[in-house]
Order: sequence, then structure tokens, then C-alpha cells
Amino acid sequence: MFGQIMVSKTFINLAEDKKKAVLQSAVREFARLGYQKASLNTIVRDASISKGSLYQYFQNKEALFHYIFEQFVFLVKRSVQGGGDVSSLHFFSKVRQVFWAGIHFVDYYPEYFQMYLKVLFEADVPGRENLLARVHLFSSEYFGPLCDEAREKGEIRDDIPAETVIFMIDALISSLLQGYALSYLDSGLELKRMDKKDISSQVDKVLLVLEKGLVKT
Amino acid sequence: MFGQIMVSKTFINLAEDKKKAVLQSAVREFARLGYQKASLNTIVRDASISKGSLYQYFQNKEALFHYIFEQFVFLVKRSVQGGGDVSSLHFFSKVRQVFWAGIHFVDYYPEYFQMYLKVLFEADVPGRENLLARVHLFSSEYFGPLCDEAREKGEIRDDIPAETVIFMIDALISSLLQGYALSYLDSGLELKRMDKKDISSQVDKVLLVLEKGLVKT
DNA sequence: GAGTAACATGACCGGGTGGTCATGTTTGGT
DNA sequence: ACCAAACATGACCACCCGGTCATGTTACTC
Repeated sequence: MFGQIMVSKTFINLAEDKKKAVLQSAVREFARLGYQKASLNTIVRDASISKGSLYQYFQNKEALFHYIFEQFVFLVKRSVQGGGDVSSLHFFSKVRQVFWAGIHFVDYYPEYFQMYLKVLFEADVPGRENLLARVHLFSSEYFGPLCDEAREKGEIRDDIPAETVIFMIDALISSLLQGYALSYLDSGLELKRMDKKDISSQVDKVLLVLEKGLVKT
Repeated sequence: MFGQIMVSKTFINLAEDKKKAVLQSAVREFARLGYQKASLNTIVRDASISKGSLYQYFQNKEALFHYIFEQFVFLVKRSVQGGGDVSSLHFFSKVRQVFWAGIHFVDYYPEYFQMYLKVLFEADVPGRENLLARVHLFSSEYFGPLCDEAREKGEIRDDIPAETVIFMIDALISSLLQGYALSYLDSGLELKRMDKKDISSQVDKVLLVLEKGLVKT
């Protein structure tokens, strides 16, 4: 939709290697410093191109950034939805799948994820509300039907609104991924140091509480 | 402890009005733009002082920022601990108290809270890990004993480690406050538009799930 | 009221920024 | 072989930054 506006055909037609180098340098810089502080000078130096070329590919800093964020959204969707057929699973198993999709995303695209976190808390990113809305829209479009279905099947209680359930799942996944991606955000779990098996049992514990509650039965 | 180093006695002896003006301008600017992008020029303009004066009060930008963050930590502690005697309450009532202390904190000190959020996701804040560690230390020092006690009393199940419980409470409180403070972080609850009564019932629902789980009993 | 110490001021500095553009180089069609 | 169009280059621009410092102003002591 924005494709034609934010990136020139010169860039589209570029050799694949060069394209990757430019995108990778840009993602890395945006992940490191956020939108405003990211330096185009650094990006062009890292990507071994000239500044003039960058401005031939993208109209300006904003267009470059939006192009990369679009890539991020695409990768997120593919990660969550590409996890194989899920329709036969129990509600909590589906939620577990999403937890794991998140963990894998951070593993495969750590810089994209960190860039996203930067956008979350940087005030003057152009078009930021739209960018974040797109991510959140995906989240509620995905979990909303899941909740409704689970409620119909009687898998979860019906005196808690779907929005509240989504909120809690969102909060727990976000915090878990943030702790996993950035150790200093970890609130005591030390996820960064765990191997996959320990992380798995952590996720299981969180889901157990979500399912059965903190009070022993 | 750092008091003598990071702020001059000239500033301490300043007229209360002027002191407040300087601090307020600085907090506002750091909240708006984060550490790196915050402009000392803007701060001195807002506070109606000269740049030279600012440098007579604080050694540099970093010292000013650390002084303000220290204020933040002090205000947080006072907000959570100053909520009256709590020792006789049930575990979940205590947790509810902390939720409310957070809501009130955001109401009273929105700029301090936003500044804190900025620090969370800004990479090159000097001494950032220390700053965040101090906040998190307080959180686990507060909730740790609470969990242990609740487990002894049999108020919560004993097959979930305290760290996991703290992680979940932390995640839910953080997300709730972030959604409350910054509407674009809201994941569908629209907390920003609620009155206190609706927020209260939202908190209750989250705590109900935490207590009894999502599966109907 | 003179003298001095504390405090206030803003022009100025080196450096980095996003963005521009005249110039040079490569490419491909004929 | 030639030429035009597409692409690459980096010096350059205006602007803003954090930080400095010579100079001015205020306040207090005797």
C-alpha cells in the first residue's frame, strides 16, 4: 500500500546483497538508538554506500524507518501464523504456541524486536501510534476469536471479558519476551541465562497459574 | 549518598520556587524525550534560568538526570509503603493495594513515570542498569516476603516458585500502569477513558484470574 | 560604601545531525 | 562507438547539541 511511496524502484531493483546490507545496517542502527538518535551517517558507513544513494532509495529518514517497520510487522505475522495448523488444540495449548512463536522471533530477529521496543517508548517517532496500532490490531484479531471460541467450548470461564483475558496474555507474553530479549528488564527470572528446556518450564508455570489460579486446589 | 557529588550547595540553597521550576522543567523534558534527546537548552528556557546557572547547580547533564531519578525512586517507595498498615490483609488484598499505589503514582507524578518508561528502553542512559536495578530491587524486596508469608499461610499454592509469582504480578502491574499512563500502549482495555470505579473492577477481574484461574470451577 | 565572594549570564566552541546537489561513473539500447 | 538515462558520490549547508568562560550582577561583611 505504501510501497510505491516510501521506497524507490532503484532500491527494489538493487542487487540482493546490497539490499540486505542496507536493511541490516538500518535495522541495527534503529535497534541500537531508536528512531531519532539513529544516524544516517552511521547507516551508510556500515552499509558501504554513500549518503546520496540512501536518499535515492528512500525519500528521507522517516520513509526508511517506515519501510523497515513494515518488514517487522510482516515477520511477526508470519512467525505467529506460520506455526502450523493449530485449530485442533486446546486454548492454553494455542496460547503456549504463541509464547513460543515470540521466543523464536526474538531468537531469529533480535534487532527487529529491539527496534520495536524502542518505538514503544520513544515519543516522537513519526506515525508511531499507527505503527503500534497495527501490531496491537494483529494481537486482538488473533486472540479475540480464540477467546470467544474457548468460551463457547467451556474451556475458560465466562465471567471475565475477552478484553481482560487478552490484556493478561498480552502483558505476560510482552514481559516474558522483554526479559528474554533484554536481560536488564528481567524481573528476577533470569530468562536470558536459561536454556530452552527451562524457559519451557517457566512458560508452563505461568500458563498453569493462568489456567488454575494461584490458590491451591 | 550521591547527594554531595551530583548537586551543588548553590542549588540546595536556592529559593524553593526556583528549585521547583528547574526540577519540573527537567522532569518534563526528560519525560518527553528521554535522556539523550532531552535538550538542556529547552530546560533552561522553560525554567527561565541561564545555561551557566544550570552548570553551577549540576556538574553536567548526567548529574542532573541522576538527581531526578533519585527523586523518582524516593517517590515510588513512599507511594507503595506509605499506603497505611497492611500487615493484617490477605495476600491478594495486599497485591491490590500495590496496584492502587501504582495508579495513584501515575496520577500524581505522570512525568516521573513517563521518564522511567523512557529509561526502560533507552540504551545509552548513563548508569542505566544501576538505576533500573534499584527499582527492581525494591519490587522483589517488597513482594518476596509477601509471597513467602502467603505460602506459609497456605494462601497461595506451593508448586509455583516465588520468582514466577513476582514475575507475573510485575508484568500485570507494569502493563496496567503503562496502558493507564500512555493510551497507545493500551491493549484494548482503554484504561485511560475509565473512571476510578471501572478501573477498580478491571483490577478485580485481573486479580480474580490470578487467584482462581481462567478455567471455570 | 568599599570590597569580596557567590551567583547569573549568553555568546561562543567543536562536533554531529538530516538533507542537498553538482559532479562523476556505470549501464544498456542502437 | 556513442549517448542518454540511471545511479553513485561526498563535500557542503543550516541547524542544534552539550559544555565553557569571560564578564556582569547581586548580596553580605566590616
